[in-house]
Amino acid sequence: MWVYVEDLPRHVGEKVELRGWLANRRKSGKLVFLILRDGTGFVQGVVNRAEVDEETFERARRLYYESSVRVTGKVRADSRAPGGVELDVEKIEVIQATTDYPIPKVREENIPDVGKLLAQRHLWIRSRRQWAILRVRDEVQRAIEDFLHQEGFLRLDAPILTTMAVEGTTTLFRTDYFGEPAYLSQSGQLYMEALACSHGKVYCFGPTFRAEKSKTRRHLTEFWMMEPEWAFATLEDLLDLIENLLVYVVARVLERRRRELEMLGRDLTRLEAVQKPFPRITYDEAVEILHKAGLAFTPPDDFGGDEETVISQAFDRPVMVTHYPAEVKAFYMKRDPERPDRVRCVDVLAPEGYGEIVGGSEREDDYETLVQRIREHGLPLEPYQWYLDLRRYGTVPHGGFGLGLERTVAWITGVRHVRETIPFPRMLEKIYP
RNA sequence: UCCCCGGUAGCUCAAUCGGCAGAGCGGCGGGCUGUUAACCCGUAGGUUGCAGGUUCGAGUCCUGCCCGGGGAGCCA
Repeated sequence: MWVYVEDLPRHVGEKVELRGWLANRRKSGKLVFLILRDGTGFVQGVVNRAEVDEETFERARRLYYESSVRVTGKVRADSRAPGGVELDVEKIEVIQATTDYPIPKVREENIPDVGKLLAQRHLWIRSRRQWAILRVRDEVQRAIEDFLHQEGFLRLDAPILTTMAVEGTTTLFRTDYFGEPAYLSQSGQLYMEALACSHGKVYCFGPTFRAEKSKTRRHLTEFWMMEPEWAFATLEDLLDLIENLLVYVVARVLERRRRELEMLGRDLTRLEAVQKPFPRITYDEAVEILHKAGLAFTPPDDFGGDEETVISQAFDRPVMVTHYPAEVKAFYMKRDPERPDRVRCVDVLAPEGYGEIVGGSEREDDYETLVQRIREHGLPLEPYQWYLDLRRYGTVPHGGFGLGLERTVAWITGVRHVRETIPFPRMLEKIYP
């Protein structure tokens, strides 16, 4: 009977078949230990020379890692096993015998450098570390969707091919749409604003593309963003939603992917600290923190990586920074009536220097003001006509935010670089495999 | 686009002042009945990124190029 590794504890004493790959092999005289993985987990199979025929024992002795196999044996509870169970192997069927796997089986002291691993990303994802990271990614994604549906949001995705910029024209990937120029989406937000006027609470979750010439551990040219948009929401409503969302997501990962976090060596106490309330500070207060830390920072300016790190390290949980100067933020953000040089926006900075994981705002809902902002930002009015319609026909106050999936996963897993948090990262001048 | 670091065995790295190119891991062969990225013995494995230059002699010094990494600018 075919059983997955994660289900083995329910089959102790039974004879089962595992289908998977050899992750490692250790030999000890008349015993061979086969570490098998099948996608759901890892388990050690024990091949005892005294209990199998000579051919099976020889096959086990010579089996090279990353060979694909079907292994039959009896499940045995064993306190020595990390997962609590082992398999007493009776039969090994080799589907394909690998003989020269490109990624070496190595110890901690000589892991290949990251350039070589990235060139083998299609195989690298089989390693324990990458396996654990991507399982956390899946859980983060699911937790976000579960939470938003509980809150009454509908997932209605935005198009990828568009005709206009959301975040600035220099970072658009241009493509050809039947002879007309088109761009890969930088954000689904404008479309979500339209959908919010149809369904009230909506979100999209998909890839976004930014042709930024950035070579840092926080940047990808293709990354996944989750963007809720909420009709009649104020900045304060958004702050509450973000706070509840992040607390929920972290708790879910701690509950369902604790083993993976431990495999990654994550300090779980840092995640357990992620509880309400999150600190809420203004841009001005953030600047004070920078000045107290001795940084030479002159507002109005946006925070760079160094600034974000210093601000976030002042707190043990995500910090929400609001009311940025209007000139450093996007055209669609609504000015604060009490301070017209400030916008009613929020950036959420993850702890431990992981940088901005959420950015959001109330949206400008007045037709004339919005037209003026588009002009001020040097953007063409024509492609935005449908967007302006939203302010012509029943405009309402509303707002939303975008959460960057890869940065969030990097923070939760403790992985330094976002390139490990997506299956196939796209970075500056890197698109293979 | 700019700055910094690097490229030596399949992988990670040594190689003193410019003087015989080495080790660990991995592979292969052997040993070991409880290993947890095992251990022990043996063994094979090299166009020192590429091209040129200096020198009696270059992995080492010089020039150019290629590739990789880190950072900045930029950027939700």
